[in-house]
Amino acid sequence: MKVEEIKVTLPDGSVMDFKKGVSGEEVAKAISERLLKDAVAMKVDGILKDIASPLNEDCSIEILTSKNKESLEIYRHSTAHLLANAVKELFPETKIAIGPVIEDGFYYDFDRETPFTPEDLPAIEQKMAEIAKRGNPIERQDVSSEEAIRLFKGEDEPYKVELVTEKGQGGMVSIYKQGNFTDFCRGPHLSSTSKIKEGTFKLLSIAGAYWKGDEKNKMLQRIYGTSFFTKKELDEHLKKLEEARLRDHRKLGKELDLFSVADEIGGGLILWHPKGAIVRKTIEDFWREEHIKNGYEFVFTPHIGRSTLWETSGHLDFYKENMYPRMEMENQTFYAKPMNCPFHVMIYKSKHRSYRELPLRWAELGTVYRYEKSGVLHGLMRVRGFTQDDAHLFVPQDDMEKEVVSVINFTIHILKSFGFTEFSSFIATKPEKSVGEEERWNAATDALKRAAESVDLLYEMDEGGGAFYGPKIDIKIKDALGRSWQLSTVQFDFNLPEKFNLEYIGKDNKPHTPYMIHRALLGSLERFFGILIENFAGAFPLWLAPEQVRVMSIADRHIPYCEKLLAEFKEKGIRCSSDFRPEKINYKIREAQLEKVPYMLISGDREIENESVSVRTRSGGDRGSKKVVEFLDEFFKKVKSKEIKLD
RNA sequence: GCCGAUGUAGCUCAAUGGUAGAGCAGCGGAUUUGUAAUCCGUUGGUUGGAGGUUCAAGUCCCCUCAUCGGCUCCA
Repeated sequence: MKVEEIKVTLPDGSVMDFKKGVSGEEVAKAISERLLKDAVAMKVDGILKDIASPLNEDCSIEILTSKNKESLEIYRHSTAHLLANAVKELFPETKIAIGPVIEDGFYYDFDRETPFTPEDLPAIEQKMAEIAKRGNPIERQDVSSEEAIRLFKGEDEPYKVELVTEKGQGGMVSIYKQGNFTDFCRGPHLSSTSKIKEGTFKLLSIAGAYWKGDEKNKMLQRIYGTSFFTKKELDEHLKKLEEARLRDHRKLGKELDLFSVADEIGGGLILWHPKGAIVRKTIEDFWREEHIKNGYEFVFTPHIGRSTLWETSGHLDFYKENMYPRMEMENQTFYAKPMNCPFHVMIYKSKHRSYRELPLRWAELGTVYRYEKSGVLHGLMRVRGFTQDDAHLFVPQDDMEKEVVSVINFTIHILKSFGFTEFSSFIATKPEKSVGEEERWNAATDALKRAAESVDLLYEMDEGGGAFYGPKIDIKIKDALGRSWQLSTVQFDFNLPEKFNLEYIGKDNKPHTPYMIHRALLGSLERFFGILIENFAGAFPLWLAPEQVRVMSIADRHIPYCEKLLAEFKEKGIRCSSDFRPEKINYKIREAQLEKVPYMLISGDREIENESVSVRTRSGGDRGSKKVVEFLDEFFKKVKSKEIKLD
């Protein structure tokens, strides 16, 4: 009997002959023992497969090792299965739900009467290591949905039964077995549990999570973890998490005396302390100057408005669950504003408008209040009262795209000024609760896409994530730790102008309806401040630092000279303070350093003699003596250029 | 809102059901100092709040509030 042969093409173009049904492992082995050892999975004609899968026809294959970017996901996915395997061995009564790979690791959801505790994690990790060592092969089986359902019913795994029923749709599904643990999974997976090396995975936290992410469903227990091919990478990752923890704006906010929240006032309501407030003022001043340069005007509007306003705007229909409850007064009903737009619209409506005035660009640092569920509040990042750096642009319909482009450019210019250089974006489309016809939504969404493309801004689609009145483009930045934050939002609105019957008289002497753009560049000042704190780890760039310079005396006899400097600096608008206490200079330096003051100016006998200051920067240490005029020159240069680094 | 954890001095943390403590900060004093902590003394608490069990509660139970990790949601 003749053995059928197949031709296998490798990534370098070479072709090898194998018997039909050869496994990926055998192919890897034929190339090199080393490759077999390193093999994670393979791609057959571009499709990810287990390394043990048979090859039944001519194909091109690529053996994936830890160097390929898909491999880490496979490794983590197998680690997630290992986690579930360990949990089932330790706590057999547990029902397993779902365990996907996420950005920095994986999780697995479990249903168990007794919740897991943090103390359980080391025990589970240990069990995982034990199972890994057993080296059970991880085997894929393709079975019918019915068979899989029968199997999981037999194992009393209702969540798996539900998943197979949904995803299998009666066809074939794949299951993976390792030892006596079976999971429903698309794969691919590592070939053996022994491929997961001890010390390369870590369980991180426990949390509640709704089954299928729906708050109507039962809450399950989620265990988060992560894994890497090497212990070194895992350690680096854990170090990064630790670094993020150290930069936590809530911790730094307290340490640097920037802001606080008080029980007596309520969660999510921020108190800006003087040091935080001066940073905010600096941001606001810059923001205002740039807006003037870019053709904006400023408006101010109240914090509350009558219910009729919110009825017309649609907020009471579409946004009520986020609004603070009504206030009754003299038979009138008021609401605290969750958005500024209706107020700006009313300014527009205060008189007749001509096409000659358009586009009108009105900006306001408008403080809004939104009800947020207590569980979501988070430092400055998620609050109940916040100030948006808001603006509304009233634009002739034909000019919308052009205006959106210029808003996006403006946004990027502003964000760059704060040291952010990496951007990406989401274009969010029509949500379920929304107003306006499908066609206009689509046209507006397309306009946003074209605008993003014209400024080379990468975007992903966020289906159903738009505001109720129109689609939007949200711009995200990457911070110093590589984390993404959403800041800016540019929203297309063809609905509010209609609801409020906005119009302008065109060239043709006829009324036309303008469109609106809602936009916020920094998002909210609270969140932006939080992001800045974390990005700079509390060490604000010179132009933003609450205290830019601290003048320190060596001994009491130097105080008069220091006071003269202080007065001169203050006069020149430098945010500066003094430390004239009879303490050792080391003590004063340590304190200023911990407070992250950019410049420490030390003066003693030597400095008095030649009209100089000894300059120390928080990042560069002792910079030696400089003439006062030289220092001032350097100082103002750095402030003006908004330099991030001091030396 | 939901699941879990936590809540002790301004901050960071101790205290088998048996008299609430330390370091730092603060305050008082001494020290006059050259690039990340000088020394001595000292104030400070309805243990988040309200109830209960007990001879006795920071500790055990119930309720409540806040915070933290997530889920859902979001600037």
